Amino acid sequence: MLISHPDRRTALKALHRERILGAAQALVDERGGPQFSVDELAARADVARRTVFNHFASLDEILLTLCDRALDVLIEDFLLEVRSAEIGDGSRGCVFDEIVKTIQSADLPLAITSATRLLGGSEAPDARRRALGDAVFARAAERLLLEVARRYPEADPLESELTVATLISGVSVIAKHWAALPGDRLDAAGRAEWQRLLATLTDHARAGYLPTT
Amino acid sequence: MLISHPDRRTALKALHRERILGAAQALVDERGGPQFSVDELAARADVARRTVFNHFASLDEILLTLCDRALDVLIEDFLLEVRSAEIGDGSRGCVFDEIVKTIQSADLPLAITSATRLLGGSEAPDARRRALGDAVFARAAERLLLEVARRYPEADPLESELTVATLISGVSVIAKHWAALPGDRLDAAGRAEWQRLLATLTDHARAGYLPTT
DNA sequence: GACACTAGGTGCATCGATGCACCAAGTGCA
DNA sequence: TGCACTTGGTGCATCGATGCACCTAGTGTC
Repeated sequence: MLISHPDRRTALKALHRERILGAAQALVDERGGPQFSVDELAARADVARRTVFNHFASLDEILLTLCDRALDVLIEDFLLEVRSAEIGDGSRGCVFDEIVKTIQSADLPLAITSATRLLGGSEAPDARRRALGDAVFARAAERLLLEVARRYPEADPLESELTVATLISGVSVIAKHWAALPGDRLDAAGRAEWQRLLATLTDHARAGYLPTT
Repeated sequence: MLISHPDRRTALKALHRERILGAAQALVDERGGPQFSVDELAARADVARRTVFNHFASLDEILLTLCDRALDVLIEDFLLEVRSAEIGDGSRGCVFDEIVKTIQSADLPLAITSATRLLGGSEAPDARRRALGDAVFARAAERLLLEVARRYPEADPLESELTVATLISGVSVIAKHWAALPGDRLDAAGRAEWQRLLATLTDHARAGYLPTT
């Protein structure tokens, strides 16, 4: 039935939006990627074609919303991890270590696999996929940054932002490499490779923080 | 899904109407009569209260529509019976006999029981129930008259109408008596009583057609 | 290159559902 | 009796879905 809303209009509007998103997710799941037309989506969602564009500016926006959805669960877990950690002294190294620890504990392989499929895997145009993928990571970075700022109000905002951006963009890079591995990357071997790539990233970034001796 | 219609708007409108009718029927079935409010009906149909009145002028109209529904199947069987009979000579007596035969073959006890429940049985105000019940019979008469006119184009329209009206109003009268019988009238005894009342009606009416000797 | 077709997307008018306020009638209670 | 409340119903404005026409870009074919 209808979600709790002040009135039926609002509820129906939300329901229609939800149906569009649900239909898109179902079609992606069935086809292994965004291989469907607006007409198919509208029919599956049981709305008029024009209605799809009443809710979303483009098909890409729908896919991005779905990526956000997939990411939401992960980021919530992520932030729970961050929030349950002891608050450090807010130094640059401490913030760095904290973010690294939570990145390591997050099931990023699963999230990347899911997002890759949503965005078309190896079948979509590279430029489009890259742009969408970048948007996904940008959103993750924003959220993480908000949390860091909340936890370390005395930390230099610019330094925090640079730290977060460095790590998230690094994650974006290794995600691309990891996603290019052949076969089922969600098995033990694939996950081990992910950890190896992640260690490379963190070592590389951490080396940038150590005082030169 | 949606019924076949020229466009979604038309289809959605029809769907909403159907949902209202379906909800009303369900509520009548659950409560043994029309004991429900507009608010309950709208909620059950998952439409706004105002929408109920966009489709129907009143609650009575909804109930009448449902009676029509119940009657439709019966009347279709009825008319099939009429249509499969040999066409007579169109004389007054022949038309009369034909209508009587089809009335006898129709499962009117079941239809009357169903309509009685829809209209509230012994619980609704008598005036209201009577008016609605009369409307039901009026509609049945109209339809039967159209069929008679089709089969006997040379028959006097006024005579046909009088014959049909006489019989249908007679059915209305005996239905009232039959419905007032205590207990389960759909058993063998109840149906036998119906046939007895029907015989009384037809004998009575037929006596009016025989030449005086 | 020209043309036809397809698909994503846009503008705008129309429609039916909805929200809201109100009315009249009926009911129950002090 | 008077008042408050409930219920069926009505008028009217608003909203979001829909229909339709159109645009642009891309693709395929001759």
